[in-house]
Amino acid sequence: VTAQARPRRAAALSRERIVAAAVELLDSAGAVGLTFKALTERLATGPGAIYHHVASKDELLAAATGSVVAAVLPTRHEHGPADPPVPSGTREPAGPTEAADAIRAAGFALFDAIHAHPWLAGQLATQLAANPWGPVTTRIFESVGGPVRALGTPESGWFAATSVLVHYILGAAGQHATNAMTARPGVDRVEFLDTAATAWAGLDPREYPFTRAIADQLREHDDREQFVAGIDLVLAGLATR
Amino acid sequence: VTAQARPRRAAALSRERIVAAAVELLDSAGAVGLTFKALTERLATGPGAIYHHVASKDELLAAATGSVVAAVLPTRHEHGPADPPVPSGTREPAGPTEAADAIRAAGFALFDAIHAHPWLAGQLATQLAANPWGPVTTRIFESVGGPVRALGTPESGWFAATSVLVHYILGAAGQHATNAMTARPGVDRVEFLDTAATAWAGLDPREYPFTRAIADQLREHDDREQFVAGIDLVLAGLATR
DNA sequence: ACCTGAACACCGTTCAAGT
DNA sequence: ACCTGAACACCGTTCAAGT
Repeated sequence: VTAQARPRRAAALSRERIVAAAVELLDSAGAVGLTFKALTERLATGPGAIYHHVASKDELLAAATGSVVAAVLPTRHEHGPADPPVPSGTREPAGPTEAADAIRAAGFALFDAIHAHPWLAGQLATQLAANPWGPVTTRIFESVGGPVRALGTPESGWFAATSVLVHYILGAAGQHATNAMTARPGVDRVEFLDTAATAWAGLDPREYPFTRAIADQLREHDDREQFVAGIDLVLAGLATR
Repeated sequence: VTAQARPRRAAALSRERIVAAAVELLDSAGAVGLTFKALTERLATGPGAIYHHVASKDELLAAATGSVVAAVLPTRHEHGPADPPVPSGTREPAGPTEAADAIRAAGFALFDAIHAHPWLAGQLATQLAANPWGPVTTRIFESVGGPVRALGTPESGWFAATSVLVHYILGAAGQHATNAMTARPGVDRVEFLDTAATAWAGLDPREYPFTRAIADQLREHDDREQFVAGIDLVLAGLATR
């Protein structure tokens, strides 16, 4: 066996390479697919080497979440690997219209990221519950809150408005991503939503009158359209302040 | 050793007793405290017996979550163990003012439940991401959506409005509960928020201008007041529709 | 400093055997 | 039908030993 034929690591182990491998594993197999066994095989190393760069699996999950969020919501003075145009959500919005657009842009950036990486939904929710003031949460908060301020909202309402928007964006994006994901095996998205809608239509009319009434809307709804309708509802509330 | 001295189970094993024990374990030790070892010790039985009543740990977690939510958000025709007064969130609201109150009541019912059972926050988030149209989600959806309809909102806006409110209520309640919980060891809640606020105030002013600007609000804020401010913002938006 | 990999403690789940 | 508990496969983490 020559030196060339022997499997050899592409580069020295580093925290970035470990996090990148974790993201690939999460993308291909979900949260249950991220194990130290799979990680050591992919990186051609042992568990001890990974622990030399990362403190625990929880820290690794947080780092993987942070790296994906940072890629879609760069701060003003970062630049991506290919010098991409800065998304409008990170520019200083000039007026109310631009501010509203910036909020929608930040929402869709997270919406699309969660669609591309479905494990993000659960992971962001976990982070938000376990470490509400950590770096990942703060970055999201800033990208939505900046435009909220530019909207002309009085200062006393900044926190509540940003909270409503952030929790809605993350929660609703996760829900829509699940619609799109559960489809995979054989059922398509329409059929999946149809099944849910039929289940809703069959609920006890005395216990669940509202849910029954809305079952048809669930069947017909367009994901992105419904998603932005929620953001626009909050913007309408802000316009009254 | 007499028959009386021998430890004997209080009652036959049942799904309800297992779920109740799971909730007690979750309350006292959090999500990591719920193991089959702890469960079998508390119920004086073996793992096989538990699997005879429950399909998996995931199902048990879902059942524990459902039982707590059902206790605080009963449907119209259920009654609790002590025949409690039906919360206003489950009555048919008579007009816009009553409907708004019913939404706030449902919000505070979940807010208080999450404070009493901090593990609920992560668990509800997980359920919402994994099984968005399941029974727990549907119950919460109904308790908020019913009043939304009674508010006089046009039908096309029901889904978006209810989504915004539900995601905000669950997300914000979880965040506030973490504030209250991380306090436990030695730090109190004020000190914990103070630490977060100081960290925010120390962020790079070019990257995080908004987050820095609201750091002081974080220090002074009243949890329940901030929480209801978010609900009222959405209600203001609905009033324009 | 960085990495190896066997070993450890613990976990959810199964299943042949009992009553 | 309901329960027992040993056994299994797998997990995150540690650590003495190497380079």
